[in-house]
Amino acid sequence: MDPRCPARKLLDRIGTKWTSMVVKVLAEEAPDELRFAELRRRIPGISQKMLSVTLQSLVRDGLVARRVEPTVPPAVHYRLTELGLSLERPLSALRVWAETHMPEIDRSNQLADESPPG
Amino acid sequence: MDPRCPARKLLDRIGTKWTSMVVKVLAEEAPDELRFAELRRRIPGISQKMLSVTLQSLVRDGLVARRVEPTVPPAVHYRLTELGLSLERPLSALRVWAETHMPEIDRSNQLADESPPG
DNA sequence: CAGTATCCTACCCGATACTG
DNA sequence: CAGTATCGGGTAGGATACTG
Repeated sequence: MDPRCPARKLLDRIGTKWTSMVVKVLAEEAPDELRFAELRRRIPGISQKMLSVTLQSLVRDGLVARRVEPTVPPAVHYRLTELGLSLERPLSALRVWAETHMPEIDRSNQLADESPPG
Repeated sequence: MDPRCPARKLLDRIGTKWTSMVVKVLAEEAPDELRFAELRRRIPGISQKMLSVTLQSLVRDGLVARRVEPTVPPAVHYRLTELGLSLERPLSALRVWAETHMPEIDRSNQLADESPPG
């Protein structure tokens, strides 16, 4: 709807529920790889389906690389690409901000809950 | 669902369709204020309703301050708070990344559209 | 001018079951 | 092991009309 704003497009992607978490977990392990089940274990609460669609979208965007070992059963490995790694930098800055300032945001919301009804 | 991850919570907020755009426009004007209609003019495509709910959520989070001049008709002014300004820093880093790298992401998607069906 | 109120649709995401 | 298929609830967000 505003194709001229790259930031909007980017947030459409990394703003989905699990994407930033998947990138974070892969970044912590980078440049090593993680298998599907390992990722799942490290992301509490994610379903098989959501991990699958999230990874597909990241692969499609070129942020994550997928490597299949043609064994049986198959072993599939995921890692951040160079592009994914470069995204991790500004993303981790945002994480630091969140860890520092979310308490303030929470407090602001509590104030809003208490005062305006009265 | 994962209340322990502040980054998730933050992205839930700034990941909504118009939030980052509103913050950006307010940041460009900071420390000056903008009125409701001025904001609307500077954000092509946003509806009155979505600007309203987006601003309410930002005010509630303590990222934006709202000031009403009790004239008739009323004049309402918005500006970023200190907290909002501090968020603008990592956010603008993400914008720079987006402007630099969205073309790569787009190209990656085009490749995905062309090759895998064939 | 700066909002609400209402209706409506698309789609995100979770739960569950099935497969090579 | 690493997925896909299907169903359904909740909600983000657009269109439109109304108000102090």
